[in-house]
Amino acid sequence: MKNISNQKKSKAKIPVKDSSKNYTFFEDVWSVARQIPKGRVTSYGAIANYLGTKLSARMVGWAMNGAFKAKPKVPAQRVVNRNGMLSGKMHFETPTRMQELLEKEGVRVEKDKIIDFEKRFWDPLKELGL
DNA sequence: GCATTGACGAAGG
DNA sequence: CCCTTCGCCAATG
Repeated sequence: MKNISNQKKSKAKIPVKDSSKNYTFFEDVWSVARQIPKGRVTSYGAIANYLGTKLSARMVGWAMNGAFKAKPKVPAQRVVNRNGMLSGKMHFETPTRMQELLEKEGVRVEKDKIIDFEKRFWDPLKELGL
């Protein structure tokens, strides 16, 4: 079944600064991201999976885009793709900002990729349980 | 209001 | 093993 008017049912409204009543998928993502322990990282898919929308990992990435303006600050540098690559570093203040933040927390990064990613990996589903 | 894109990911060739 | 396609859903043009 194909719903053509699917674009009309927008329930998430991030570009809102005042209306805090807008509880969205994005805020959920931020909440999880903020719980990532220092020196640990996770993936977009893991967060999406935790929120029950694992097929929508892209939305997590999109949420991170809005995380830039989120308050309190969201450690977006701890969220990378499933490959352990700093795919979103280009969206930081500077392209090197993300790596600097990670290395500052003890995460080794080389060529935009996290070393020992599997060790550093922090799965909300597993760590936070349910 | 339709088409394209996007900080992803899994599956298929 | 590398590249392409598809799915997901919201934002943007």
